[in-house]
Amino acid sequence: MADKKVTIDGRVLSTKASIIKDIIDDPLVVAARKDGTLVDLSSTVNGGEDIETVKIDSEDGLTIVRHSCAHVMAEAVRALFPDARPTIGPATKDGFYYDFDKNSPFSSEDLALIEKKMAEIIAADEVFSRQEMSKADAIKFFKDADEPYKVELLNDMNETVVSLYKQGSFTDLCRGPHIPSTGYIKAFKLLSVAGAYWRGDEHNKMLQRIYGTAFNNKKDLKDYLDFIEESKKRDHRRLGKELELFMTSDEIGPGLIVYLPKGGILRSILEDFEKRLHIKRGYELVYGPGILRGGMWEKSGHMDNYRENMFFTEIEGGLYGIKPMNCLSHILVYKSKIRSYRDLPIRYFELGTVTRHEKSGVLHGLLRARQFTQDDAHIFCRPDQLVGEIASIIDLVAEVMAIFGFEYEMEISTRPEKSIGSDEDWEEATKALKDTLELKGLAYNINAGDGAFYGPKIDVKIKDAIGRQWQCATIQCDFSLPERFGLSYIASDGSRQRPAMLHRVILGTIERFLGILIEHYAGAFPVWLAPVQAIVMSITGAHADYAAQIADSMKDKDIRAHADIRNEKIGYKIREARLAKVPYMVIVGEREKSDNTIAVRDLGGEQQIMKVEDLISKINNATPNI
RNA sequence: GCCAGCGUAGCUCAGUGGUAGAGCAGCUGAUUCGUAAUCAGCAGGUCAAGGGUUCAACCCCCUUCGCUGGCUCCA
Repeated sequence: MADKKVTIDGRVLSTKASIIKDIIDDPLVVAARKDGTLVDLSSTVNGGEDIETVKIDSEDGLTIVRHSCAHVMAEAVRALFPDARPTIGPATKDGFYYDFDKNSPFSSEDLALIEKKMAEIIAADEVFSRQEMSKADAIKFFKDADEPYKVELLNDMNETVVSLYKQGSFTDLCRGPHIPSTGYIKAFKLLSVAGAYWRGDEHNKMLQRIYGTAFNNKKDLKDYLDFIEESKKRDHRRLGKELELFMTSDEIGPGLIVYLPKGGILRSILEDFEKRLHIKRGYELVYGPGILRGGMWEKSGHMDNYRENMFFTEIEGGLYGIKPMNCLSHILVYKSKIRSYRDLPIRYFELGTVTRHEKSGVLHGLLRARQFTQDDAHIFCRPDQLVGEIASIIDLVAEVMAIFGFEYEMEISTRPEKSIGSDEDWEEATKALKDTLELKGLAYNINAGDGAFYGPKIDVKIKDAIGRQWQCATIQCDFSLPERFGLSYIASDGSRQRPAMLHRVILGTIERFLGILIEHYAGAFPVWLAPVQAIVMSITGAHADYAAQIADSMKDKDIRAHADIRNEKIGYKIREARLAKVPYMVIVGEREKSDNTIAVRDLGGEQQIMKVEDLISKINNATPNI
């Protein structure tokens, strides 16, 4: 047989081999990219191909391992539970899952059994073999195997030829590629069982999903499991209780937040910060009522497009909607007098408390509540001002996120199915958002069909201290509501023109943002946000007066401080303050009293002797400049 | 809303059909102490709620409420 030339990772070599695996025999290589396409190592070479190896520690490599691990899990499940019908089982960002249609759900004991079986399959090092066949043959194959879900998938596919992968006793409809054999899986764990709708549609049957993850070594798996533990420690519901920030109550009802005193002061600090910020940036503070007549919601389109999220009440026979958004009052403020082109842009800001009917299953502490307060603003401007206004909102987002130490990404959401307004308006609004991001040189993704019902939006996804993403800020461009409510301004030529409207939030909601902050800082807030900034602790009763005097002088300078003059050991007081994550512990005893100084200990354990004035200015200077 | 699991003292959790337990927190007393827990005593519960089975239910069954993890949805 003649030698053929192939390029492997940029190096040309000649070979007699006809499959890739015979050229590269490296246990770290799990698949290959042949002329740009991911393929199995069993894929053939005819000469002239450009081949890149895909190693187990690359992103593609790990995804392939996880996907293969999903097949191994399916094989184990089929062996242990013959009544479980396989459906789909992809790799995800953190691992993989496989959905089964099974009469009785999996228990946690079942997971242990499945894991054991999977370990056997991996130990047996079963080979993944790929087979191509016509769609018709594949349909017959899965019909004979009594696998109706695979048949349904096949019927919806356009391809005439499909691929099947077999390892051990299990064959799956799959595009691939896969690892050469099950032994390539070095570390895996099954994590949880959950219900999931067939094809993600709530009208379909609910399947049983098993989540798992796999890594290329035991250490990475352990790091991941540790990360999950760390996330649990930071859980804002747990910290909110421990730090006495907020509570929920069965008696009050699900999804409703009660702020405890420490959470109350925290919220008020955030809200004061926002009011100052917005006033400085040319916003005006307004307030609208919590309920508005049904007619307003008819006119805005909420009745047709948002009704299932709203609560209603009745007053003397008239229907009122409890507001899920703040925009309608702001529209009326705009309409309260004739506006000139010279007045624009007009920016109204409100810490507006809204109420939405969130389904019971989605409620989640502060992150998903039924009543919450948005840092909401509506900007009314001329079309020629639109890009400039969007740009300055983006700048404001950048400024605020830097203060809290969040990085973020942006995405544009386009017209959803349920929506109001003309196609031209949607196109123009979407273009304004895109143009602004492009003008500012910012990268963004497109999230098709995920806009608000009245307009497209830019969503900001922030990344917290341990890398999780959250959606907070959003900027929505709206030509529809100004149209529906007949908004106008008098242009320079005396004609009446329609203003554009921007809906925007920066933190998003106080509740969600606070929840994210709690997890981001793991409860140890920066000193400007800390509910208690300093506790002054006396060593013995002889220093109680001095401690009280120090605390008073701090309180006098607007510092949230108090004295701990209980008859307890200093170690006990420090321990308590540390657990409460108080940024500064001020210890005073005989030495400090006679020198008129304080001993300051921070949460990092650093100690320093200073004058009380020094600590006062240190704390007061920690408030961000805006 | 759907699937599964769970609900015992303020908190964290033991308690598998036979009189409700621990630690921490709380209260009282003693201890006056130098950088993450001093000691002793006391008090604290319609075992989520309602119904059923049983001589007997925190425990078994049913219903409702709530919570947790997912799914769908979302700031």
